[in-house]
Amino acid sequence: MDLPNPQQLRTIQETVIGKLLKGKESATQLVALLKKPRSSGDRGGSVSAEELALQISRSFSESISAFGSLEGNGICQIVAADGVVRVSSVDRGSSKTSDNGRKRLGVKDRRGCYRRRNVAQSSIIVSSTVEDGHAWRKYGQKEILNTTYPRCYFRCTHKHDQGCKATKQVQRIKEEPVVYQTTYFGHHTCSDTLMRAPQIISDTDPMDSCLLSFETKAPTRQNLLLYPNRVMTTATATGNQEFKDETQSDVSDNKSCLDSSTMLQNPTTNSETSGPRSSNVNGAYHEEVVSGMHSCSSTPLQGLDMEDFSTKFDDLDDHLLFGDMAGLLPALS
DNA sequence: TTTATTTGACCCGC
DNA sequence: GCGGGTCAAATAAA
Repeated sequence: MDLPNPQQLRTIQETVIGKLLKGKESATQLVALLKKPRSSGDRGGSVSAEELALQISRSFSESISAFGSLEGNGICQIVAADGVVRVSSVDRGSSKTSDNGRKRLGVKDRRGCYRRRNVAQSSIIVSSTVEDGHAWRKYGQKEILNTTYPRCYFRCTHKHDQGCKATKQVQRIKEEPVVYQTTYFGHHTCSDTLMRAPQIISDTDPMDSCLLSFETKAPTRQNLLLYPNRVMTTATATGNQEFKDETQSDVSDNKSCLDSSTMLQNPTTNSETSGPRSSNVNGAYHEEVVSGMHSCSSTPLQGLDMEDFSTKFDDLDDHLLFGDMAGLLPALS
């Protein structure tokens, strides 16, 4: 497999960053545009919303195309599914089978029974928040060797009622600024509709087809906090299945166990109860909007059939929100 | 009363 | 044997 040389990687990186920044800028303009009251009669200014949305879409397309060159070199795989763009590095490690023939113990005696996860099937997100819009239940916390903070273990709230096998581990890795590393395992198989992103789409706006999603979660006691920008995303890959039976995953989050004071730095409002979100603190709103752009996976992009990606790599569980991409790039090179 | 979190115990993989 | 992931009883919160 031919790998790009450092210079090529750097070129790709610069290209993607440029595209993403352009897209982000367009998104910011679009947000400002959409905030203007319709009655003002001037929602467009010098640039129309449609044009801005097309620019954003184009940025996505070109960025993904650039990533696609990495994919072609086996460095990563790109998936757009469920409204989320996922970038996965490819696990080049060898797969191995595991012993499944262990005796089944009684429920009472099965505590601690597990098969060690293959990190290569996880999705790691380093973020200033642990929120992701899904409902999680904490089931454990443990001090980990050579780490300052304990690792918290979460499973999907719907594990029992819907058999959802998504889990995640959250570990605080940095004091100031507070940074959490969230590792996701398995896909959400639950119909967690309340957690899904309500999409704020104008019923008359011609950009409906672009599916711009400005909110990524519904209100729950645990999900009243905003996604701040995720500072970096790395992702690992697929290939060998070594879980008990988890095969799918989704990006999600939960705030419990971790520093609640940190979480409260990013209060949010609920779009379902308060309508379109007003400008948020620290520009986080813009970041979220950019992240929310993931829904354009439903829009045919230039040279890329996102549905094909989704189908082809449906077992991948590595997610990358748009806002994370710039942070990811240095890690790729 | 119900639901979520905490925490020690348990067991497996390395 | 150690470290890490999960279970489940106890406890807290809603």
